[in-house]
Amino acid sequence: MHNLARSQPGYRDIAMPAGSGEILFLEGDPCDHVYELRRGIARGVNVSSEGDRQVTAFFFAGDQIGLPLSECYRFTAEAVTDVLYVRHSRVRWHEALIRSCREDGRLLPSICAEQDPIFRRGMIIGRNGVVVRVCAFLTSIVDRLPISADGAALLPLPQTDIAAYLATSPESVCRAFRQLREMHVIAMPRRDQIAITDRARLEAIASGIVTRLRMLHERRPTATADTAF
Amino acid sequence: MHNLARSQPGYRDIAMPAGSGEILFLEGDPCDHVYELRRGIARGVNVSSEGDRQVTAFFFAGDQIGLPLSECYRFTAEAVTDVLYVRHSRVRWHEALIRSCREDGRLLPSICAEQDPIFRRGMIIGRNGVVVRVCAFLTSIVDRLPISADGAALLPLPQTDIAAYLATSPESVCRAFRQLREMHVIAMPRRDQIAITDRARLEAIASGIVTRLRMLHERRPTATADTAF
DNA sequence: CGGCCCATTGACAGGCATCAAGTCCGGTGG
DNA sequence: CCACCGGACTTGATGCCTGTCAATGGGCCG
Repeated sequence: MHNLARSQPGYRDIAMPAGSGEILFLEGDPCDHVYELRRGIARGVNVSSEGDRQVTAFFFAGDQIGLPLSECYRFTAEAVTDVLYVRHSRVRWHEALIRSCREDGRLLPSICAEQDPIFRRGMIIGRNGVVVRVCAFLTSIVDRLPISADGAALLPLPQTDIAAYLATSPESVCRAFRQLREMHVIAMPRRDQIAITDRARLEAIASGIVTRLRMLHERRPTATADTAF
Repeated sequence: MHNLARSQPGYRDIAMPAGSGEILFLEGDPCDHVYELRRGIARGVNVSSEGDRQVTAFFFAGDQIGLPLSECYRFTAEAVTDVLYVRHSRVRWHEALIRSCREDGRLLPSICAEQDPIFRRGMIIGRNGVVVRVCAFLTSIVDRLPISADGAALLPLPQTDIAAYLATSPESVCRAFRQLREMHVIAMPRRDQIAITDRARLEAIASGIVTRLRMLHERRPTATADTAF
């Protein structure tokens, strides 16, 4: 639609809005456009042949998704929060890629940027233990989350999506959150907001330093014991 | 590819050998070369910070691995079987990419080819049930396996690697194989060889058509019931 | 022939998926 | 402004799956 406008150099991009749950593009559709996320969070969704849904990646402001690595999109892109995005014509994006390729001597980092989340998900769900997976997930995206007024990172993702991303059930995600809440690793001021309060512990659990999950339950509220490790 | 070989006298079509277990390149090393697998099977390996090993992808003859999508290799590449490979200089591979990009109007399919296995692994291990995962895994690679004399596909992969790929334990893989063996879906003439004997059933289980794993045990050897779907 | 590594099998317990019910919250309409 | 409603989250109970440990077997190589 506004591709013509975009072809004029120097023209200021007009970001299009999409409401929560809205579909940006569908898995299997031809890769005619590259979507650049300007604001909000989107998810990549794959539906198995008999209906079970997997969230294969979360995307944030600045990410480019729907790259024409193959003929068709490999996942469906949906808005998680309300988003703003810009659609780039495939051929134009391609020209920019080649130009950047020749100048920098390497591939456009955006290719890496779309593949990295997918790769990271494989690393995360390849580990066993829901709590570990949740912590690894939070660690992997904490840097890209918006910051609340009190300085804590906010996670406006529904738990159903997190469960579909972590290959587990919403109930298990909820229970994992409760454990982390009781450990004061995270706080949940509101239903749809999660604030990371103790990032060091979070990363410790994510990296598997806590060998036995049992230790999580044997939490000692004693201040000295807590700060010991 | 052929262009590369031509422009490098002396290295033309001379494939280098690597024995089973040998390392082609290490995770974190700078992407100086692209490795083209000519023969055999290789694996992509990632080791977590505290030591647990994950096989993130299997690669087969014809695949190009170690693509310079970022500055460093994202995984370690090791030979599973004995392999033959060709090493392409990064800059030369890059030139060929740009050329192919301009001519075909699309990215080199090899980029997709390296990312696809990683993506597929996420899909596979995102499902629950070891038997389902094993069947999905076999389905995803059955087309690329060598064929034995009697026409059955052969899978020369150690079960430890399959377990590390499927994010499960070697014991569970072994038990899943035993179930499939008893169902006459696969056969294992030798320790390191797996022949797919009933591909339709394999794909049925992989796609989740069998809703309850329980049904697998209640196998009906009746011919009519078997061929029903 | 002996040693080593991998595959196999059994026993066991713990984690987690599942089902079910209850609670909270935002949005809608009166 | 308030009541209602629907969806998401929460929590509990239960059984299965599977990870873990341990021991055995089997094949390959030195």
